[in-house]
Amino acid sequence: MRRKELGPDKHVTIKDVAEAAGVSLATASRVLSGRGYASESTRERVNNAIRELNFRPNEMARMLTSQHTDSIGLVLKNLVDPYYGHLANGVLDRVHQLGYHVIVCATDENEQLEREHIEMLMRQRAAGIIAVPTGSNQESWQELINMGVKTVFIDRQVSGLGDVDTIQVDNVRGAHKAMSYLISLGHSRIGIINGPVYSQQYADRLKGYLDALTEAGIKPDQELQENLSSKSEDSTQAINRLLSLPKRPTALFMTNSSIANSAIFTLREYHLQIPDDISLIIFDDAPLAQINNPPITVVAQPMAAIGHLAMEQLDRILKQSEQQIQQPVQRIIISPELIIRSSCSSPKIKR
Amino acid sequence: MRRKELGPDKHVTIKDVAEAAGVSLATASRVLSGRGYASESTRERVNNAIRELNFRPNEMARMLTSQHTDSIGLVLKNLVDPYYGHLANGVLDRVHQLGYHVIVCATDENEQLEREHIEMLMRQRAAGIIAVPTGSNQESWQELINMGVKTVFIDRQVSGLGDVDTIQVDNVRGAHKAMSYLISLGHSRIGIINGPVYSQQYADRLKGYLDALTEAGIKPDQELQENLSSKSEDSTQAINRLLSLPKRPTALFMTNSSIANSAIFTLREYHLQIPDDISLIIFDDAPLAQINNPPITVVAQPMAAIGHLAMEQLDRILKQSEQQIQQPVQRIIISPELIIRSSCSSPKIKR
DNA sequence: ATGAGAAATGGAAACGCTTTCACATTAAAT
DNA sequence: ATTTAATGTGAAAGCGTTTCCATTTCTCAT
Repeated sequence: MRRKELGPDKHVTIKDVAEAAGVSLATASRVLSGRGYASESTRERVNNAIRELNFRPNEMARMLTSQHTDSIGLVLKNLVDPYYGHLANGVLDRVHQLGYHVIVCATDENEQLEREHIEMLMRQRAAGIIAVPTGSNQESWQELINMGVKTVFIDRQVSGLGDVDTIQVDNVRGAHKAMSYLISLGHSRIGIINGPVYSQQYADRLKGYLDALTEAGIKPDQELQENLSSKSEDSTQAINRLLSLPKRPTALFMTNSSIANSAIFTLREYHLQIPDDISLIIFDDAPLAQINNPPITVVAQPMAAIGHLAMEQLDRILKQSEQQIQQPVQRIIISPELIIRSSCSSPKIKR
Repeated sequence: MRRKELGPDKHVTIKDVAEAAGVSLATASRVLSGRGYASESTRERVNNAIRELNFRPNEMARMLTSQHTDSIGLVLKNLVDPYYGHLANGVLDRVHQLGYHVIVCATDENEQLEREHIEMLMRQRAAGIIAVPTGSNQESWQELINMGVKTVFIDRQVSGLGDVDTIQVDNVRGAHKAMSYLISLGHSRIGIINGPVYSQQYADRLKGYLDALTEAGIKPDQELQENLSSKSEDSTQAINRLLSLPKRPTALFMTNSSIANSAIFTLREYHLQIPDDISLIIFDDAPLAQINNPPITVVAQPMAAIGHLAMEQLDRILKQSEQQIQQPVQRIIISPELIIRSSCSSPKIKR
């Protein structure tokens, strides 16, 4: 009387298969997994039974004995932002090819939420996790790692955590590429509207900006630099200041897409022609950049590729730990790519 | 000697907890789950043990006994398309609130892939699935449902499958809204560039177009209608035809965002002013529509809300089946919303 | 006191699978 | 023909929980 009366027929188990094939449980399991001896004839009988009974092994039971799952946790801010969309998609591609499956968690950059997700993934005994961490919850992450959950971070790190495999975009290099391009076009008064520099990311992009200028023998002008003071600050004001400068910059470097967004809208009010009156370049390939008229030159972070890399790396770690090999932690740094469109030209001769 | 030498210390089990607390396994389990008797003092001792040992129940083991998981499968095309991004995000919101977790699968509209994912979800014994099905794999879906996996489809159905709960957008109504708006502005020569009508979706949008016209006493003009013949067909040609008509339409209704995309680009070549020379309206709120200059009026499908609804519905079904209640299958139809921006105006007096 | 029912606890079976171990068979090698 | 090794098979012991059942210990009315 323990059988739930409701619902479709009780699931078919390997025991049913074994009975149907007239072999023992052990034998059925052997042909199912392909490991161990089994004569051709048995193999066939069992496989027939499997097919006829429509048997699907219960992964839960399987994991319980084998003590490892095929679950990968993917923790990121959300899925709406195409930045994360591409990342997630990249991960998904590989996940499937490599035989895992993903549990996706959106944190919305909320620490509490992130903690709950980490907790859940621990209970699910996820084999590994790929995350764009919020930066806090150091304790939870540490526990997770102690539990043996292999982890790969993307783009960000969690301080005080001991080394963790990480895949990062080279922000300095990316900003440098953008700037070199602008400089090669003849620009020297290049404005930058940057995110908050307390974030490593933006500090790096600023560094790239400064380095490129200096290397080209141009003295960076403090007047042309705007660093927002928080992630949520509206950049309109900053843009207005730059555009109202007596000697307006001939080019503008916007270090993220939300800045670019307000910039574009603000620019329209000034009725400036792009690229004739001002050249534009964005760090990050937002939809905006492709759609805008004219399309905007960007430094693109290859998010899908990063997703691929992350999953491949995770897989490697997982395989290794299975064989008791302990590889040193890696930090993979990949370089963003300059996509030249139509928003930059040589600066017009000063009137 | 069975203990894996590698890796972090073996997981702590409820048995360890019980020992530490000096109680039996059964008792520990009781306080863990909060079900059944347990004196205040034991409760406390066990909880202390749990905390000190950093115990996390193994959900796999738990599911094995309880015979049900908290896994929800989410099957959709990809995560890059913001349409699906919003949907997924909506689902994720509720999933977390309701205490489940999601396994996300991207099909890329590939039947083979879809089948593999369904297979995987069966083995994982997913409690339920939310899917935007490709439309094929009827057999796999049927099996899934037979296994007792509760399913909610979004936007599409799978033919020959017996009723399945579905959440749909009212495409007729949406198209009708767009058209009514245009008509109210005074348009009567309204062109439509539509997806392939073998897809119910587009058949419905066409119907909305036709209905609205007829109701307004305007005789639909075959000349103004373009229905692509496949999902991948480029719409540039269709647009060119419409724009080169001797009597050019005063407004254009584009029934999906990829059509809108090519349309916008093509339109630029004609140097037409929007909305002065031609009014534009799109079915679907693509990034393009918001960013374009001027921003484009659209009929928006509330994908996040749909995600919410889908998950709530699934939860309801799950809860019900737990209590042996069998509710009839529902088909929830929700109406898209007209978002008025700046791409439509009254038609200019004919010259 | 005493017996009845409630409260607290532990033993053990069950969930579906894998894997070790031992035994039986068969084939190969002397 | 006999030893040796390679094959094929089944019994049984887990894996970490929950839950049923039985037992013991309290609480109170009587």
